[in-house]
Amino acid sequence: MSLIELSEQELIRRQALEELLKLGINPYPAEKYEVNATTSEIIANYSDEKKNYQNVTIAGRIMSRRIMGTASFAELQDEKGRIQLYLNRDNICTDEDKTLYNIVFKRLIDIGDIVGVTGYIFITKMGEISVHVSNIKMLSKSLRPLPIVKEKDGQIFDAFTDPEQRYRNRSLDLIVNPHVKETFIKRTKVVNTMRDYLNSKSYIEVETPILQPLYGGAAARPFKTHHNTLDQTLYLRIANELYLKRLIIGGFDGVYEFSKDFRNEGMDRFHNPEFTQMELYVAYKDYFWMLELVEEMVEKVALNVHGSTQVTVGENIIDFKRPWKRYTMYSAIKEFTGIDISEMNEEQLKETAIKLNVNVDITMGKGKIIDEIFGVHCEPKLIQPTFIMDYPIEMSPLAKKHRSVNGLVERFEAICNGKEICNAYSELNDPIDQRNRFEEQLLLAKRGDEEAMVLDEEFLHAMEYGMPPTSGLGIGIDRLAMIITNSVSIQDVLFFPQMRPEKKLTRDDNEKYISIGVPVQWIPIIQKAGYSTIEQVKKANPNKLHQELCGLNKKHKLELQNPKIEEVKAWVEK
RNA sequence: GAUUCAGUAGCUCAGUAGGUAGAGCACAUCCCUUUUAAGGAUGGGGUCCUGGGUCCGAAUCCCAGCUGGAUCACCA
Repeated sequence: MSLIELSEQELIRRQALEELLKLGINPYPAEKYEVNATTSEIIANYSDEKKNYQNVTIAGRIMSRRIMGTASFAELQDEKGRIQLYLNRDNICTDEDKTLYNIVFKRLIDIGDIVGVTGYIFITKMGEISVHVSNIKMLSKSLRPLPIVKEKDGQIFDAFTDPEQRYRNRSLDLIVNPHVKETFIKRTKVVNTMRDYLNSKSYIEVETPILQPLYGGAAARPFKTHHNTLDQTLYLRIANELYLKRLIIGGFDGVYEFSKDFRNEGMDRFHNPEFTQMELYVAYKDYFWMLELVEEMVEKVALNVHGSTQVTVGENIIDFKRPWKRYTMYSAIKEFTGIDISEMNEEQLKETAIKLNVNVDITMGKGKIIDEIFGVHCEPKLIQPTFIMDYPIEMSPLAKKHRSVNGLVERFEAICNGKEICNAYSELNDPIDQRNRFEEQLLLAKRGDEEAMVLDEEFLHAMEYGMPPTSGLGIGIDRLAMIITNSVSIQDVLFFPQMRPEKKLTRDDNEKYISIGVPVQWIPIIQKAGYSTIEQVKKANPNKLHQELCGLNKKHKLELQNPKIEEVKAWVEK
């Protein structure tokens, strides 16, 4: 990178780095720096009477500085929080040489630098617990200025809020926005709670392929890729259902996987192309049993993260306390639209959908129409956790036929805050029925349903050896994390949400500039002036370009010999 | 994909009947021994997203594009 491209503040920091080196201070030391406390534990446990924490060593990032002559205050932020530092010249520099304070601390250490300090804890006249620093050590020099976010009584000043910058530059977001870290810690707690719960039941955590020759287990469009050695098309998984069931067939009685799945579909505040699901399969169980497991597990998640079954989400308070409300799909539609669709055929359903302002098209089968009606008229109204049970058979090709009602399957979803958070079945284990259901999907695909499932011969082959009756569950971790952390967007619970690539300025190589006669040392200056390709140079007014170059030379004190106007003309005309 | 709003200093944001680009924080210099979003004073810093057009003159008006937000559609 050419120095001319840097902002003034970045240049000043690089100069500080040079000066540190000249003073024999390594701005990036290799050796470990042993801390013996964190900011939050000091603030929680320090007591003026006990006079504890009289020899602490902590490390972190300098977040603010207030220099008052020979005494200074700074704020140090570590993983757990912030604490004020008090630095006094003569405490840091016990002999005649005051360089460490006057030069190193006051001039060469910037906001954003990572330092280690040793000292004792005391309380200032203003009543703030602070570290009286006796030793300060540079651990890592920061070359870019941080956005300065200040806070007083919960009011935030100059918050760093631009979503694009926050998502693209998550490290910075985490540094200056402490609540962001909290969200991700909660997300991890959600996952850990579920994992502990499942492990306590002795289910086995497994891993299954992400690259799959056939994609299956859900209705969605996949990402497609290619394996060179095999010369074969592979898909990124849209679900892991079929592989997990093959493990059940193989004799594991309880398996689960936290899995990244990939769907090549729209992106918005509820959808990211890659997302996380937890899928669980347990042999010799049915969907009633699974429903109670979900209630218990999610209630535990809320309790572990919030210490309560109640979670504030937007304007609602959602209560995960068991038992949750239950509807069948038909009874839910009846409740919210007043229409009983349970006996209708496809024609009647279509008419009903149109009457209810639900979009239907030619590709939709009976199940899909019902799903649409439910999606429009019921789902958004279900704020408290609610189970919807017994789905039409057409939209559930992997679920077992209902034990008592024709045309339905044993399936439930849990809806919360107007969104699906999980999906579960009594799994279909009749290989002949399974083959028929796949064939019905093929017919849907022929009608134009892009999400219809593909027939998976290997899966059927495995099932033909005999699969125990099994209940299966998929639970959307991102969606659950959004609710638990009160986040409005999935991007707020993913560290690095998918973004469009930033458009890079196209810039010609040095060779091209040299080919029109530009001396190497002038190339970055021409680019700085805005001529990033020789195409642009050729279009330039040579007088203007000449003036701009001389101006930049002077302004940045580059001390280059200015080119003659004839030379600049020659570049432009070449 | 559609509609709509936005893009100005490192950060948060003002600004315009078209007429020399502003503030706070940050940064620099000087002063200052316990300050509390902010100690005092002075100062430097800009491709006003990009490219066209209108105009004597565009950050401002028009057109196109890029990026992002919001809403809607598909999907978990």
